[in-house]
Amino acid sequence: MPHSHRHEQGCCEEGPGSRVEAAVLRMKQKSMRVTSPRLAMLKALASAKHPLSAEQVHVAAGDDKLDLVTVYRSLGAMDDAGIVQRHPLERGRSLYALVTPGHHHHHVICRRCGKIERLPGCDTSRLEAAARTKGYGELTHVMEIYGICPACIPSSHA
Amino acid sequence: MPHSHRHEQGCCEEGPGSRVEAAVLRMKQKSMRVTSPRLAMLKALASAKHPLSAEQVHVAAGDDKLDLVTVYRSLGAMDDAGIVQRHPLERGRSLYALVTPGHHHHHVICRRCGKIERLPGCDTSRLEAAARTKGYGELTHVMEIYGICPACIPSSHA
DNA sequence: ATGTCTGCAAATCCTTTGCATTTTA
DNA sequence: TAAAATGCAAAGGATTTGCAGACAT
Repeated sequence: MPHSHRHEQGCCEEGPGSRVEAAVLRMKQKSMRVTSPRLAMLKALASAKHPLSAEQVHVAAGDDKLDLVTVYRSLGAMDDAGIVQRHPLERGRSLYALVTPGHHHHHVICRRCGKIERLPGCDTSRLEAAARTKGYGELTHVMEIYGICPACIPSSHA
Repeated sequence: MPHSHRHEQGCCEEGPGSRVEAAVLRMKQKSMRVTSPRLAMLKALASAKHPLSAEQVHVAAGDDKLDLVTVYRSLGAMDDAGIVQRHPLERGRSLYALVTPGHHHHHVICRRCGKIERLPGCDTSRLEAAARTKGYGELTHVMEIYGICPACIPSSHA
């Protein structure tokens, strides 16, 4: 029963395994059922280096083992439960990422090639505080930064 | 917080009219054509108190005077040109707002009733700086805060 | 004149819904 | 066993595309 604190890739992050376990635990606490399709989805999300689309989760989880509809429904349920975070983006698409409490962060997305990179930190506290002052509750936020990545900049005058 | 404006239209001294003029000017500088459908859209956006959906722009601009497709296409062109800002949000929808240089801000959106309120300021500079350090250029960002508004909180256990 | 927009129709794409069946707790 | 989740088929809804005609500059 591995409960190690090894540093996998990049920053201070727990391994995919424990992230899945943590998610499963939170799902049980919310009396959600842990099924094999969901487990496959969690594993896919846990080993992803950045947010995935429903389609990508479907493929990564084994598109022959679960239906795309199930992916959408489970992702929706997990989003409601705070297990994953949904990142709505341009053109009506959404990306989903496993939530790791205490590891909140955002991303830069290349408008040209779609590359996604993680950015450290988050400066929204002031805005959330303002919203709270207005009487809003259960606050969450979505924020994405768009730009042209280094590799695309040479041809950015398309 | 200085003093509150009862109605935020424009948020400062400038009225809808000058905002439209400014937008038209910028469109001409980018050699975009100023047509009557576009002018109607700009007026609609200029007098809106918060971001509008393509559908709302269509109606506000006079849905019998221009096609919804034209609204989408022009909004897209204006977004590319930086005349309007697109706010992608949940469920594949987007809202659009006229950009007023120097008046950058964000919003709180009620997850339950969809009410939108403006929030002052923006704390993304640190994140954009991080993106710039990674070599990204032409940065823009999208950020929305979601919550349950005061009016909806009583029934927030839906 | 000519490169842009527009309108109309039809297409796409992502996502959601209905319902009978299977599965988890 | 009851509540919840799944699969399959079909629907839904927002946004996009093709193309011929209209328009701004």
